[in-house]
Amino acid sequence: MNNKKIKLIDLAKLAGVSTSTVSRALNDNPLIKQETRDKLKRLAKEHNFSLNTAASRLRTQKTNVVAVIINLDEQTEQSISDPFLLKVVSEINLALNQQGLELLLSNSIMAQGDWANYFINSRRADGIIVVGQGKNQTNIENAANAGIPLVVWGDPKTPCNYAIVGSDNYLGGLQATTHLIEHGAKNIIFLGDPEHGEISERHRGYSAALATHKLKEHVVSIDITSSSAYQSINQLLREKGLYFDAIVACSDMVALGAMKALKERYVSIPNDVALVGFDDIAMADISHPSLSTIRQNTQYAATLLVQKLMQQLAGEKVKSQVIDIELIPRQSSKR
Amino acid sequence: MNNKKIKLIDLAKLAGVSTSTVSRALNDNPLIKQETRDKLKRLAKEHNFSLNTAASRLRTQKTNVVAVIINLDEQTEQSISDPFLLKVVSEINLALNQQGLELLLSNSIMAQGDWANYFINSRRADGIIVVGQGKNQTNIENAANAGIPLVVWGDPKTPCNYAIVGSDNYLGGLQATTHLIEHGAKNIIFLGDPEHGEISERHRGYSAALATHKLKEHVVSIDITSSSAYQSINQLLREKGLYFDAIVACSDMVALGAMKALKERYVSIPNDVALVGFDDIAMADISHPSLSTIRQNTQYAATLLVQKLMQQLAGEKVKSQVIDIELIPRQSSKR
DNA sequence: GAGATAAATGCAAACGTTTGCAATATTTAT
DNA sequence: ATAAATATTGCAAACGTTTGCATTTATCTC
Repeated sequence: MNNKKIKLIDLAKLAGVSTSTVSRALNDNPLIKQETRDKLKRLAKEHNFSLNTAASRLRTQKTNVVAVIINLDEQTEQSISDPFLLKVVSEINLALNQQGLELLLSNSIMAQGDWANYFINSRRADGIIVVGQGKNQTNIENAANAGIPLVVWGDPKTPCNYAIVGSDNYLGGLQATTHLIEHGAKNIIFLGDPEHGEISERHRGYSAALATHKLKEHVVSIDITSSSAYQSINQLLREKGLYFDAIVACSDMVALGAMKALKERYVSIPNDVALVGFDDIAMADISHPSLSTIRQNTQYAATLLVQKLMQQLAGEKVKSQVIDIELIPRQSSKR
Repeated sequence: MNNKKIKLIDLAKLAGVSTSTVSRALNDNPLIKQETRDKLKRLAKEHNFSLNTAASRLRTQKTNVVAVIINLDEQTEQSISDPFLLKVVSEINLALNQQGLELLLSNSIMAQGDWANYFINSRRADGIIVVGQGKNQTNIENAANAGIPLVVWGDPKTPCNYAIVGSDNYLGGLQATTHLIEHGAKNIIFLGDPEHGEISERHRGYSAALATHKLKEHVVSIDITSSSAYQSINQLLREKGLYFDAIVACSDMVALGAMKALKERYVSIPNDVALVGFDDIAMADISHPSLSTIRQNTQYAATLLVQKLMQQLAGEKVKSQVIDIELIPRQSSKR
């Protein structure tokens, strides 16, 4: 096992050329003769050479790193372990790696507020992908105003001065609700917090569908967690009885929490209460009855986020983009 | 908005001192008078100064970054979106941040094989945390042999020359199985692949429990995914009928997949078939009936992983460590 | 109050790349 | 064969910190 880390200059000496030549050769610079390039690359491989990224980054002012910030509300209990968010992150990871970029993962502990400074000025990363808008967008706005490359996963219809990629939440809410109405639902609960970025759009879609069919709204505002869904549905059944026949949940986890409460009280799904979730996490298909839901195309979203970020890195302006959603009808809404 | 990035030397000029003084002041070096330190720190904050980490890393040869590698088998379908693995990663993220370390997330696309070179020699990170042993440990071994700081989340009883932190899988398998036996189970299926690192220990525990009670083994070897669990239980019921009265699943996702197959065929849980999973992911509590399981203390594991890595960074030798598991009895095993 | 010790600061080199420009080698045109 | 053009390589400065050592300033001792 070699004890010493080999450097560019060592390779140069071995090959009898200058460091400039080695550097250019390894970067496939056409200034260098093809033959020399090949020889040097082979030599580098033989000696297990790898560039010192610190030096390289210092010199080039580029890192090839993207910071991904999981941006949760302070107030909510929505955990950093939320399966959907983590799925998005892992898709982003894949998309970044395919472009030769690396992913620096952050929650909000570090970089209290001043993202532009913490990540970009410090040369930790070239750009930022924010996952989730949170209730308060000032952090994002500040970073965007500082002119740094930044894209956000969230509700793309939010008016703002940065680019947001996200599902058509309005249409999702609309389709989910319409689907339930078409299957005979009359009293449909919207389960989720209409104040919250993406969810408020879903709620608007819900409202629109109800209005079209002249039905009444029933909003139950809860934290976006399965346990608060479970608790609130439990409480509802206890205090008000079964006054509803369907639920539009703001996420699959919320839907599953509601489902548990219903099943425990022997409310039949979908016959007594039909359900539609949002996200299409793995559990939606595995639950029994399986959960109808609005699928978000996270894979496409991730590639889009990365693509837009790279465009910004190249100096282009980019705009928000809406991604199609898809209603996945399963057992929980079939009657 | 300032257009120019401010540097150490700019601060120095503003304060009328040398860069050495500013550098030391910001690093709280006692060589510098307390008063000067305070003044310079205030100045730095005022001007939104942040160190250029590239330069700093180049000079100090330290990055304060830890690479986390999600190490899945190539062969398996166990997805990178596996909720349990992602939970572990997010706990590690938290633990690292609490120590002022940052997390570079990697799957196996980058750094094909040669981790020591790709992450450490290139100064991308100071150390590595590997999540999951995978079926093939040569990657890990090579990295460990190269003498780089490295810890692994896996089965701590595996004999090896690196430190592994993980649950007491043997005891977990034993307790899960014993628990089912105590509740009257006679024909208990082990659902999982006994070849796979951590799972083989769980299987050993299962075998031991059965042996104690003179019961027969029924191993159903499957991929560690809910869908393959669903399929294989379905197939089993179709072809062989209900020849078992309990299942020890190698993970919660697997257990939930099995549960779905059972429920669809109106097999009562826990009366006809009792179930115990492994991990205690959020869904275990939310499923109906709720899933009894062996809880892995991921939070403690994460802090331990980080702690052991830091000890290695400080030059100490560290050893593998077993973490206690806990049986969480829920509805799926109560009769 | 002078000399000696301690406290605080500054100087300048180094970390390992990349890159503009100068220099050399090679090819082409005449 | 020679001059001009082109292809290839090398020189040396720069990126922004940190840190051993030298230097200055403040404090103490008698």
